[in-house]
Amino acid sequence: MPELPEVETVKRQLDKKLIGKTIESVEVLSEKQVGSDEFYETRLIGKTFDLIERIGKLLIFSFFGEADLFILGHLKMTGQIIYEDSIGTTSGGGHTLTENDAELPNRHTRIIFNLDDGTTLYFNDLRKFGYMKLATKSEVAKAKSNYGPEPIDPNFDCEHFYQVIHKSAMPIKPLLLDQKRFAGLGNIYVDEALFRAGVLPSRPANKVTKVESLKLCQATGQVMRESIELGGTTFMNFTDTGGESGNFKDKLQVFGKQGTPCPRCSGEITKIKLRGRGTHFCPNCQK
DNA sequence: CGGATTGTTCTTCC
DNA sequence: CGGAAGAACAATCC
Repeated sequence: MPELPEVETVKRQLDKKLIGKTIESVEVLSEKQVGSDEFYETRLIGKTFDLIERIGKLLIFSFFGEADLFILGHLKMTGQIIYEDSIGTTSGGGHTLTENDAELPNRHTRIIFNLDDGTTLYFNDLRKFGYMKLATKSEVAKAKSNYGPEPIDPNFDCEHFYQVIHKSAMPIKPLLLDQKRFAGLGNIYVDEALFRAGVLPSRPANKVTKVESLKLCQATGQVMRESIELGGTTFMNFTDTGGESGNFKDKLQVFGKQGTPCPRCSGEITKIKLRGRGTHFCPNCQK
């Protein structure tokens, strides 16, 4: 379940590997997720990767000298972007690679980019929820407009944060998951941030006090920045065969910890369903 | 085998 | 019309 920190981790790895490489050929294995093979080939062969941007959980690839050609990538639940160098070492990541799937390509591979230096970029997605789609400049702009400011931004404004949450009677958790308001938080980090701030996920957002709001605002940025530093995490066995595995899962305090003692008060971590989402919290120290 | 899983988008409703 | 709630959706695992 990649959220902002995992996508940022992938972006940073690709920054080092992909920029300046030229696409020699493309193999589309799931047209539904990426578009038609023919379309991909006619547009992409011979193009050289330029910038890789991330906004929220969305990746945006651009190409040298191409002002109207982009790839929009979203990993959703189970997507992976894996870079394989010419001797077969991989890096990148996302969802679990089981032993049977360690060979690339495998049954979950949806598109393959063969690059001019003999290296390969794979997009794998077990459940086919994600995508890697060609997009025009205006489509990219439209996609970007769906994302609010990011809590990991050093200039993220906690006063603005308070003003936004203050306006809504929604439970605070689903509000924080709304990418249009704040970009990047997903189910894991939102539960962790609420725990750190001592606020119940079900609390009406407009009942969060100014003091709590500041705590929560800082917690959202902190929890994601800490995770980025540790190479991200995924709840299941995140493995990155390049060796940079995500270690933040060891730092999780409530997510997936239902039935275990709260690390702060030794009460029992509880799991409920809130707006259809699994939600973890300590009923004792979150108010 | 039904329920759980998720981020996003579509539909419905007030 | 806008915001919010819920359903739908993608596919697979247990």
